[in-house]
Amino acid sequence: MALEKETEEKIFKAAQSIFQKRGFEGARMQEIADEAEINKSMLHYYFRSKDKLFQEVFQAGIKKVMPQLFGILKSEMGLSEKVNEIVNFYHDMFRENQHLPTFVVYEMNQHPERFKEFLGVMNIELPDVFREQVNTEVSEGRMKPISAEQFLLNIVSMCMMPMLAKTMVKTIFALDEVAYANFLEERRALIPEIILNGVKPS
Amino acid sequence: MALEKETEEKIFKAAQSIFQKRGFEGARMQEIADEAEINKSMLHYYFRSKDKLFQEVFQAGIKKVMPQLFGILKSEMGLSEKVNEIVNFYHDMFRENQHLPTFVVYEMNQHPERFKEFLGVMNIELPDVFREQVNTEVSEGRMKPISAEQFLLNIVSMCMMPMLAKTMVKTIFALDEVAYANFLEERRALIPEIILNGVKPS
DNA sequence: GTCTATATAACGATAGAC
DNA sequence: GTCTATCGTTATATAGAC
Repeated sequence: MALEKETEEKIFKAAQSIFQKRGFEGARMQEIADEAEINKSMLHYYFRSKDKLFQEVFQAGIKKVMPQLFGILKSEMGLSEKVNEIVNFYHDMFRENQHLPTFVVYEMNQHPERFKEFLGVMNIELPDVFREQVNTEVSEGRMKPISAEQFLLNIVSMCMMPMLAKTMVKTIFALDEVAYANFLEERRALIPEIILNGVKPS
Repeated sequence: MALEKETEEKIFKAAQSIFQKRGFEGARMQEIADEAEINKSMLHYYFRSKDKLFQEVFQAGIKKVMPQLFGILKSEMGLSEKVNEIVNFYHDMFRENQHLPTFVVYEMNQHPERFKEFLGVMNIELPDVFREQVNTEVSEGRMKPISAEQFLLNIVSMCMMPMLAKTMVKTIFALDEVAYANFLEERRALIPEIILNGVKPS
């Protein structure tokens, strides 16, 4: 029946919202049920347990980020173009899903095993194309010596940190919601410039 | 009595360990008591409630970071020296207290009000000295146009992100505990170079 | 499939003896 | 101050009627 899938999906969407906002420990099955406008026992009918429901939300969260990121890294683009794409990807993703980055990063630390075994299923490892791209730039003297790992981490750090530390940024810099959004938008152009200029040989 | 203070301190240290590792929602009063090797009811005797105990741990966490960071920003050093000091500060702090960055950043998002009112008590706002320092460098053409806020956030992002996303970094880059520690150490020199080179006029 | 009612366990917190 | 025992509540989860 169509209604079954609809119900299951309503629950899942609600679970995403609550888990991402409150974390596994902070989330309440009742709150998920309320959000889905559905009876609490339905959660168990469709997903058996809080743990299983969380697992699916967690994995969906990773699937929403990693494949796209690694898609860019594996692509045929030039290095500076990739930097731009990654920065735009993170900022677009965050606009639609404010709590996703915090959720994924935090819950990974809380349940490293879950993440590790899931990464085996997908095949997530630093693409050779990207690694060679960085190495070539370095060996041909167009970039200062840096590993592909450090280079990628720099980009990701500059993008994600202000999202993870939203409250901190807003509070210390005295930004309201709009000013914060503008502040982030400013970084779409700023980050690639710093990242690329930062490794330029002097 | 000396024993009172000792007991209170044992509880507090245990609470720091557990809260920082598990978060407020994930922490259990029983686990704190076990860690302190003390009876559970003692927690309430000394700190009344889980909430009050958490509050103190949370505020102590902020006090451990912010004053030192803002101390550097307010100091007489030159800008590039400040960058170095900040980077070293974060890396030293993390060596001693692995879970502190995650804890502070995450719980800030979960309880923005608590943080906001506490920041009023301390006076945490971006020091004028630092702001003018950045503005001067920019207006005199030694740095590309950038606000003091974005400049500072770049440094903090590069330092904290790999600490917050420890599991993610370790897993995707296939690093064991030692390799991860070395990877972080590498960044002590790397980050200031990127940050400063990144804003150098071309 | 969906509801109500309830089982079962865990948690924070307190009372009261010592 | 420190302990044992227990209260009151809330959480996940299930049983059973419809």
